[in-house]
Amino acid sequence: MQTLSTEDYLKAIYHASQSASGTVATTSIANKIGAKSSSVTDMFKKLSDQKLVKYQKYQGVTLTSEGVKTALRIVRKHRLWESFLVSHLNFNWDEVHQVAEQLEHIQSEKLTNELERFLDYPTHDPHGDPIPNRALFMKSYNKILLTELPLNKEGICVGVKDNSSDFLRYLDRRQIGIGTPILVLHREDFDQSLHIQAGNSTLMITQKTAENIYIKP
Amino acid sequence: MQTLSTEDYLKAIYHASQSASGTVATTSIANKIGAKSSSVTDMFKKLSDQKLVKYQKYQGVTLTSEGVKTALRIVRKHRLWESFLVSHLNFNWDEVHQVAEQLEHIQSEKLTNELERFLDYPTHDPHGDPIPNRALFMKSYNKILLTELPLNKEGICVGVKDNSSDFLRYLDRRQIGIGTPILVLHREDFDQSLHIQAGNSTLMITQKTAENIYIKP
DNA sequence: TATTAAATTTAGATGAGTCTAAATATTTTA
DNA sequence: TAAAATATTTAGACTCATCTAAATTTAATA
Repeated sequence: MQTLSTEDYLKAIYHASQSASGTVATTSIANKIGAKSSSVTDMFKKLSDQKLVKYQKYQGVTLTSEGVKTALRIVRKHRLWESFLVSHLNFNWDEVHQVAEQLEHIQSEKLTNELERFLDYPTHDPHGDPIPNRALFMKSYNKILLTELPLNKEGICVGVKDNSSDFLRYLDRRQIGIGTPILVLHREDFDQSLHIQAGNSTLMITQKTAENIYIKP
Repeated sequence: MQTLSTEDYLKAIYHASQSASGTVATTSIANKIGAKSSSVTDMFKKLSDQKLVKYQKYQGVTLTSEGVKTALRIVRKHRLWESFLVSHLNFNWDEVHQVAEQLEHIQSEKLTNELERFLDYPTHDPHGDPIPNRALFMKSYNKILLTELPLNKEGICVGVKDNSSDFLRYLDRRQIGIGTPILVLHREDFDQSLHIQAGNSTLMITQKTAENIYIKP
């Protein structure tokens, strides 16, 4: 059985290895977890002993297939709980992360699977991230960043890259959410800001914002 | 903020002080928690420092009012989660305890209160135990043990004293559950066993069983 | 490529919660 | 009520996850 801490590390390694090149450096995990790199080194050794990561001194880690499975089981729980909080407990999408960080550690396969059934087998969480099914398989539609959406081609917002409360509330205020149809009306060459139509309203957003919105064309 | 461990101790002290005379001995907690009494002594000191219990060497502990509140907040969460597991996630009443032991430590007032609303403000958990409301108030109906129910006076099963899986499944097999109407047809003087009518069927139960069933007359 | 900078690891310490074994206090009982 | 039994506490040690500070390796750069 994993401790709470090893689970947090595995999840962090998993997420880091998604965005980067597979192998994950000590410092990057230290930053994510909020720990010193010496602590991370210790944990890398421990996870390596448990055959959850492949670790070579000074070379970072990669998850073993068992490590990936363990990480995905946590991701699955995290995203199911987030879905539950939003769909049944009146949480807003910017409020769920912290609570789901706790709930994801609850150990009960029955609980996870029944929660999934109760939610009617959701495929995506409130931020548009795919939820691994019981077999830990998830499919994500091919999505692009809003910065890449061609002019006057309608797309639908299907996710966000930045999950911070600040960003999510910013989107709320602009009435942009998962499922909102979006059209790029004009791209400003000067600063790459965009004039877009989001739902019924037109508005201007910065490049930084557009870089954090995923679109299904 | 409490650690997981202090919460477990507070809950154990709370339950022990319910059944007994208020002050709680080191050994009784050691047994409940599954720890050595030396560890319990250490924890008593810690809780005393935090003003959650009143502790005098060799004299056991009593909860302070702050300690009671903290314990009740945990009991509240525990029983709400148990209710949720049974009412929405297809758990049987004998399966919920272990999972609720984990869920009761999740820290989010909003979560607890929304869960309560979602369940429509239940007053009792699947074992018939009262659920503290938001103000930590709970009212339990005046109940007696089945051993005390007079002959031919109908009562309703409103709870169980023994929450063990074994006992609960035993009751399942005999189709006795919360809400089941019960009538004592005959009390055997020899061994205090009872012939009862439970719902539509008549059956025999031992004194030991009867001592673990709560009845509202 | 030699030197500097950055990343990583090692060594040793800390705090929380636990344990065992010994010491002390309380309770029971003869 | 004194001796024996039981309960409780103290002292010291262990594990886990963490830290700081120093040492080492790798990467960057002049």
